[in-house]
Amino acid sequence: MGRPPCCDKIRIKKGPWTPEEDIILVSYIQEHGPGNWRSVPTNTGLLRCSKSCRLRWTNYLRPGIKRGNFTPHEEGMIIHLQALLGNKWASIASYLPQRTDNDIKNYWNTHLKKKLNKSESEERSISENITLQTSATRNAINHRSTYASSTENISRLLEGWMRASPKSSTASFLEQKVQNRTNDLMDHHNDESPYEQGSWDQGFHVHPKKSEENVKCDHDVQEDGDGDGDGDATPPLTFIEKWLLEETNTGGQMEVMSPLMELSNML
DNA sequence: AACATCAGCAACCGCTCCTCA
DNA sequence: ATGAGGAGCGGTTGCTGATGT
Repeated sequence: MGRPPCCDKIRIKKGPWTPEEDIILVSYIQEHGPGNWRSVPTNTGLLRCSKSCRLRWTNYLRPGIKRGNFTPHEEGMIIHLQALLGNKWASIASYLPQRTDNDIKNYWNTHLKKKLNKSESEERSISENITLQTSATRNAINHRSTYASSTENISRLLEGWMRASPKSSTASFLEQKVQNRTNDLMDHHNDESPYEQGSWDQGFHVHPKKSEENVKCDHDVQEDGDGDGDGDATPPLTFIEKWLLEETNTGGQMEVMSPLMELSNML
């Protein structure tokens, strides 16, 4: 006996999400928090599969997502984490909390794979690559400033939608509600980074389980003070860790190191 | 200007993993 | 211990806009 489908496929809508659907989903998640995806289509009236709702949230609507324009530092991290972990996009994404696994996967498939193939064909060594990327990173400025917060995303979404389309009944119902929510979020967002505090619940995490690990790891580091953890048990720094450490020293990427050290301990 | 091709990305599919009764 | 159901992940597809002819 095969598994039943995750949802009733008969009335399921597929294809691109409309702004109206986005707003319904965002509004619902703001009320109830992410999770329990199976109940989302039922409770919202969205004619979407639960998986589709989850995907839309994690890849597009979730707060704190940075879109487009991968920095040289991010690019370098992806390249080397891919070399270290393979195509474990979710794991790689856990080191780049502003990026989704889907984004990273797409970026890898469309840009980096070609780049690396080209690079290999020119018989350049990986270490040479790193040197180049590192120097490029030194010139990169304040990578945090470039990301568009999701509240901004939602705000833009709302603006675009209000301009572009006549109000449906649902839209009219939600407009005020979501706008109020967005304003609240904007106020809150100005006070603190979601990655530092996690304001409106766990929705800031791409991968809750992995994020919990990371949070734990970060916490451990904080408790350790100097961040060297178990000391004797820590193996020598790998090539990539050294590189990241260098990046840390030059670019303030400490949040990257602690999960990586945990990974190193596991390997 | 019209058509063909390419590149990028959002979204889907199917499988695996995890949780819980 | 086991099986069902939900969630997560990675591979792939297909749509759309950009670019070339």
